[in-house]
Amino acid sequence: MNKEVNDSTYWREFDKNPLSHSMAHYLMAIDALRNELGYARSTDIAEMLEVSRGAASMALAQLKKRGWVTEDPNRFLLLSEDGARIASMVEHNFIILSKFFEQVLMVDTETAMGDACKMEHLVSNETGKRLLWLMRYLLSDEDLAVKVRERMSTYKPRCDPLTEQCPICGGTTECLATAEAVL
Amino acid sequence: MNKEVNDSTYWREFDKNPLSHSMAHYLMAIDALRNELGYARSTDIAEMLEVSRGAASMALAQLKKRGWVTEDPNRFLLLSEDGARIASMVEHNFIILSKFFEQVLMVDTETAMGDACKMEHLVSNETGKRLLWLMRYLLSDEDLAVKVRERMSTYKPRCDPLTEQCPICGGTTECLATAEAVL
DNA sequence: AATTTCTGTTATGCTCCTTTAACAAGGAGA
DNA sequence: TCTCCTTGTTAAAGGAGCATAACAGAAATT
Repeated sequence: MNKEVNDSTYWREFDKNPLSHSMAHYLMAIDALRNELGYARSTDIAEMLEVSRGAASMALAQLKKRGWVTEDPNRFLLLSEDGARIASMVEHNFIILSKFFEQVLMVDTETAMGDACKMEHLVSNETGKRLLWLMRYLLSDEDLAVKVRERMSTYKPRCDPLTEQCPICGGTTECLATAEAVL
Repeated sequence: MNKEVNDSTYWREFDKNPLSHSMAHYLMAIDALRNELGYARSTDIAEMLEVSRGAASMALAQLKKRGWVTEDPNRFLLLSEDGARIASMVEHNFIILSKFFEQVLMVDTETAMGDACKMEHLVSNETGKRLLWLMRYLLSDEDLAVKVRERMSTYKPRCDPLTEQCPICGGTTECLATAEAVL
């Protein structure tokens, strides 16, 4: 099961993701504060993210070192061009993912946003843009949109492998959908 | 922008995910080894995941403490019922996600698997099962499958907001798809 | 001007996950 | 039996990210 994944130590790419979850949120907080208040200071970031000022200070130092955050002459925080691009990308990923979960998969809002938030910084650029491309289609083509909505409104948490043909389960002995949550 | 996300400190749910990425892979490695060799020892896990024996030993101690891993009379590693369920769920999430990325979004295999691996343990049970439900439809209904494939084969990395109506971009000033990668 | 408050930085310590290295116990072969 | 190798555990240390607390300097209040 997932042999190739486990064999090539590929699974640790996770930690090597160029952008950590927290760093993404520091960048987005700067963006949000500048849109909201017109400026962003370290303390505002800390308050918005509900972390200590010390934590914010150290995180921002890290982001400055990476060249994603700078300061204006009055020492207010700015996103560099790269920083802004990264923030924007993650924000977009969040929007696209949460809309997909909520409006296509018809997951409840809470879950959709929780899932989107966890994954927003992990989606590759390629996958993110292609998901957007698909979403624009799924939500604009009435015919298709209706079909998909119909499909999702008949959602059954598990299927009967004896009577249904499943192109996903394929070789596996048990229907994937029967995996129950324990967590 | 994502105001509600930043405001409610909701973004830190990420760290509180019941299952860390590494723990998920330790569980899956046990499963894989038992399927492959019929047994799983600490050293085998370490080798498969390419971590030190010390790291594997401590991780497994943690997993035993949580009740997800046990030992048989010969001290070989076993997954508890809960552990097996979790491993199975993450494995399924990987399959579903990578198939979705590769066969629906038509992302290249490498990227699809990389993205899937990063997210496999973060997908909620609800979202995972609904994605499977949608996938079964997208891949089985010929009509729809063809339409979606057609859509994705005309993929353009960016769209022109002046001539195209985008139900996603909505209020944003810039088309989401124009966000360029920096990472 | 003097005092208080706010802002940002730094020191220390915690958790998680990793590493290397030291060590104990068991099994295999000479 | 006596080595030698494998296996598993533990100790020490490091990086990421967080907290708390002490501090310096700036800003605002009195």
